[in-house]
Amino acid sequence: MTKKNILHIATEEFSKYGYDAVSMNKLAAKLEVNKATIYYHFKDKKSLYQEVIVSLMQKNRQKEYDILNSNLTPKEKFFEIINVTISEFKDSPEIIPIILREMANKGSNLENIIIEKEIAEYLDILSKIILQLNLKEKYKDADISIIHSLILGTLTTYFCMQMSSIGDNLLKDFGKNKNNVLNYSGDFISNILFDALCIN
Amino acid sequence: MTKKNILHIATEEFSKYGYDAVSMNKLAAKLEVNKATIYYHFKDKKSLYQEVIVSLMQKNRQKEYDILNSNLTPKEKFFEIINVTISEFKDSPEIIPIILREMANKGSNLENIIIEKEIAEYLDILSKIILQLNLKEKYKDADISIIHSLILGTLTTYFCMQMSSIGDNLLKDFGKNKNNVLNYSGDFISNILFDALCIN
DNA sequence: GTCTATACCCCGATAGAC
DNA sequence: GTCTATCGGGGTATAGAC
Repeated sequence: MTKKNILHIATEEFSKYGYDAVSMNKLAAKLEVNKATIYYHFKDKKSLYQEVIVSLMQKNRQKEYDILNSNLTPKEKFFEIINVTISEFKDSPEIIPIILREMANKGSNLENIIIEKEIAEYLDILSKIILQLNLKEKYKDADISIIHSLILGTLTTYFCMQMSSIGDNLLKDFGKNKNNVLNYSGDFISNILFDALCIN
Repeated sequence: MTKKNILHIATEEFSKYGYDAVSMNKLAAKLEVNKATIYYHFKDKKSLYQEVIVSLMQKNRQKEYDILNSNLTPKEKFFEIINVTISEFKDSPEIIPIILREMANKGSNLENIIIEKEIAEYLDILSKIILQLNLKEKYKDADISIIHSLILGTLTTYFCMQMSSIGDNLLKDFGKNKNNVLNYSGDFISNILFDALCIN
């Protein structure tokens, strides 16, 4: 019970402030438990962070395989696969700042194996779906990972810009509604990518 | 002389490890000066960080206005404006991880005024150039800031993925050459955006 | 302008009572 | 399983000699 609770609050704190800015003292204070209690449930700060990451990455990979192997048209598959990412972000938006920081840190806080496998599987599915599209000649050899970067980078960047107070007067107004921001940006990149890559 | 040197090393360290993971002790050790010497030149850690950011953001805004007001075709202007960002990243790639972390932190370490003005000016130029393009009807009302997010997000994300050891076997191989990575990704997004947005 | 020395605080982590 | 108490270390920052 407590362990779940610790993980929950730790997720919020790590997402908001980043690994180094979160202290076990403040975490304990926020949880209204003693610091030693956290150490009873988690070996140390690093492994608590690891568990946060892993719990956020519990992805429904099956969904993506189902889309790949479905009877949908290639275009529909492409839009659906992006929708999976959008859904995951809606379920756990806390992962977004964490992804950005880990990107900046070049994954030094992460166990590479987890990430390698995760990215490898996703890139594999994504490339299979994209290759079913009616691609323009110039994009047939495009690096699949730059398409992945485009999807991930645009979604995370736009999300954070929208959620920050910076540019409240500059950006389209979603009233800081996370789901609306994600819907709009997911829609936008799906369309941009499809329109650019494919002969229509 | 020393101040410049401090700023230079601090830039590298903040870029590599982030604000909280850089300590004045380690910084002094790396600089081979006493910690108190840093405090002679900079009021405190926060303002040192601020100066790092500001020095990295010394952008050649004039270049962008020149492009906007040049005799280039709209398409050429669009490609050139993205090239300006690429050039800035080539000159100071240290800013890339810093951008990502500040994004994740929703700019809480930054003086909003600097950023607001910076983003506002850039978005203004970008939107003027994009409006000169022969846009498809469906993109005429697109939020300019999501196009900005697409450019910035894709470049930073792809750059960091390429520079990390994660997925060395998964990604297109640029041998960690920063300029090649930036050239490729700049090229890619210019083409993708142009092909998607415009009637050709 | 750079140093030594130090104040003071909070950090992660643990021992041991209950 | 949760607590109090505490350790050792490293953090930011400054006072004052040179």
